[in-house]
Amino acid sequence: MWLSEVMLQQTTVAAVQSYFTRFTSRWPTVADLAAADDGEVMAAWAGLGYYARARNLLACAREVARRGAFPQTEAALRELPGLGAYTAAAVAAIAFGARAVVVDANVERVVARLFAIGEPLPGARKAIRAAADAITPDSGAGDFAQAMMDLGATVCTARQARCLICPLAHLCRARASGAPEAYPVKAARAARPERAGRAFWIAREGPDGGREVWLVRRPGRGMLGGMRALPDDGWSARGDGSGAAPLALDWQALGQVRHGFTHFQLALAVCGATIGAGNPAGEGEWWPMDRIGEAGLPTLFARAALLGTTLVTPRNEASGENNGRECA
DNA sequence: CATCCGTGGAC
DNA sequence: TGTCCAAGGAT
Repeated sequence: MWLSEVMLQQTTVAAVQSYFTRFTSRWPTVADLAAADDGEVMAAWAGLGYYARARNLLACAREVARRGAFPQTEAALRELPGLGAYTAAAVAAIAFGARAVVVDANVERVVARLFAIGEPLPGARKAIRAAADAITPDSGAGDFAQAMMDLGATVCTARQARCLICPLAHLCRARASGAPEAYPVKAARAARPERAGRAFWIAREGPDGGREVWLVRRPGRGMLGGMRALPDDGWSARGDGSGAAPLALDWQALGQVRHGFTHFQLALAVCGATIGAGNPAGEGEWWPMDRIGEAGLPTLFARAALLGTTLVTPRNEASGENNGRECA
């Protein structure tokens, strides 16, 4: 319940399913998860996004293991890492039968429509919560919450209100207004700025003769924090792609990956080179290319790695018109 | 309260 | 194709 709620934060059921199965079979209990290796958990989360959730999941599992059990009140749950207002209320109501006001994006939308709350988000949150509180029953709050979320997920969706099959249509003021999809009102969002950066595919022939690539681990906070990655020029902090390469090599342009994040669009140039002996500066590890899929790279770097595998020989034949330009 | 944090699917 | 969207949380 706790694991599924965390995975489902801002993430669709379809995206979560296989991850949920994998996590529960590999770490069946909270104690198993608490004892897990950080890197293995982060790798298992790779591709699901919002990686702070995985870091908080581990911290939460360890806190719960230390206590011996989950706390059972909403307020105490709220203190656990990764459990905010929504998740604490959902777990308290659904798992522990408490009366809690559960407000996720579905409930927010359904309530805004039921009461035709015209104030734009996020300012309307207070009024929406008050309205949700007013209609939450004293017993069965968990079932009520799930019913509201199901209604929002399957009937009263963002793009289509489907009032003809809605059991609450006769109560709904937004429907009475004739334009239910106009609710909730949202403030206009700013355009996503464009950022550029470079990532570096450093290859070598490993001790066993197989090809290997140099991978690093990103810092524990910030963009893709705690995840294994290709070395890069610091685009996540600088954003201008003008940072230096990790070392001087005969870099070749392998292509570009465009990737949309929540608040900016990234154009990542992928530069490749082979290294004869020694290691690049800094912390990292040589990873066998034929097992790159098991490295637990977040999607951005998994896509960059796809380009990296096109770097075949120490020096591609001269045809490459990009040689030595983008990646010099 | 605003900003930061991923990703893939729907339209 | 670009835009919007999803069972939010931390700072």
